[in-house]
Amino acid sequence: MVPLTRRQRAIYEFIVGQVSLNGIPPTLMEIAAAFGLSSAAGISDHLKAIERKGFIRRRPGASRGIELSPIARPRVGRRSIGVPVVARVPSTRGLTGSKVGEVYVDGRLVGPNAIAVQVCASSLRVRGILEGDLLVVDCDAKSRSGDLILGLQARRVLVLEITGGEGNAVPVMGRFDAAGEVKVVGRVVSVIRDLNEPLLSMTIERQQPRGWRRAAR
Amino acid sequence: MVPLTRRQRAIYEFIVGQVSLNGIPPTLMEIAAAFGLSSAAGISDHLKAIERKGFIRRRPGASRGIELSPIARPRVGRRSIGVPVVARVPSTRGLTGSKVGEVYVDGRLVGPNAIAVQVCASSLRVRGILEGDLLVVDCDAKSRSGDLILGLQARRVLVLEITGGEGNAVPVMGRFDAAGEVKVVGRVVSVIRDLNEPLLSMTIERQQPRGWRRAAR
DNA sequence: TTGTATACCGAAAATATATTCGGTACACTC
DNA sequence: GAGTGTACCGAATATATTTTCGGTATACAA
Repeated sequence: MVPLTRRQRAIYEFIVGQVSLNGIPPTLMEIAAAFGLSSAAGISDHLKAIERKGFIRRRPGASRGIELSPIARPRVGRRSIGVPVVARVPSTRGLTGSKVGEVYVDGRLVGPNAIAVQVCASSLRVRGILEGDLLVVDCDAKSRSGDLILGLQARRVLVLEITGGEGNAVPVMGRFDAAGEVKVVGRVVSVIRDLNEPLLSMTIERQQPRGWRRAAR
Repeated sequence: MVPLTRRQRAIYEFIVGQVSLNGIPPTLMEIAAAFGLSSAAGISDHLKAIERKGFIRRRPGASRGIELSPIARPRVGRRSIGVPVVARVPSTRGLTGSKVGEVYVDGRLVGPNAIAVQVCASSLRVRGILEGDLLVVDCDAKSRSGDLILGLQARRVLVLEITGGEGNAVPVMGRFDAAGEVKVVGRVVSVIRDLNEPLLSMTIERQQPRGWRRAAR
């Protein structure tokens, strides 16, 4: 299989993204605009190349007539993922305890293996994390310097920040025992805040949607 | 939720089928042909009704501009809702501009008629809202004292806080004209932060320099 | 009875979109 | 140096597609 050039791949991925986002392929001019070009003609060239290499199929003459090869076509329904809320932090009860709740998170924010914890302290206020916020933790994500991670020491749940040093971390929430070992649960990849009054009383099933229209005006 | 008529449901299901089959929505005439009609005008009527009832969203003027509503899609659970990201704030471009992206939000956090905007300023830092955060705005939610609301003044998008006084609000983000009138878009009901590096991958690669690297073939 | 919603037709108008054509420029290979 | 592929521009052209504007007809509710 002939590989795409860097530019072609960028364009191809833009198309895939648009389709998975909106369910409708972009026009040539929309692609051009997204890449800062002023003419659709160049995009036409690219699409010809991408089609020749087998990544898309085109309907000649049709608007938005770009069909992705079936492998690339996004599966319907994996746009969001249910993440169990397993603890509060700081806490001394560990993570194995009963599930507190479940929150649905945009699938692009998090991998398949994730948990969430609810913040019960204010020590992360400087980082824009308030009491009641949910920290979504990806258990498979690699962490680099500056990232927040969720750690487990004995049965204490705490949050640490990765520092420049190799594998070093400083505690930013929860009581920390410098001597003990910290088990890394995962990296904090998202923060979700509910500004409605009930913070985690997520028991009530919401009514059937009434419809949604564009809210711009 | 207003139900679809038999005919509307048939048309809606045809569209869903076409999208999942081809990955690209049908044109009005394609729909008409599938139902044995000879004019696109009747289909236009139907689509207006289906949109009004919230099952699809249309891009006015765009060919094949039919987007299926994630929440109305029968297969997908209604536990999460796709919310369009329609602007950045502060901004002077209003909300009518092109959709920047879409984010999936827990259905319990927000009603069916919601939008999201991305924060581009730091003036809400004290409230734990950082640059890059997404503000999820429920356009149907009532607001009480202390709530944050999204407002629109001319084409300026701004955030205000409801104060104790009757219907009074003070601006907390964006340039505010004390003389002008502010249109309330809705109440900020949730904040979502992405701690991964690309902000929900909603930023498309911007233009590259004119010089090009090696070409593959 | 009047009004409103559904369900269509046909034609014209408006506009969105793809395609084609002749250019420029660069990088690489033979 | 000639040839080829990539990466664009701008304008002209062709066509695909939506939208609008009357129409007709039926059903249902106040």
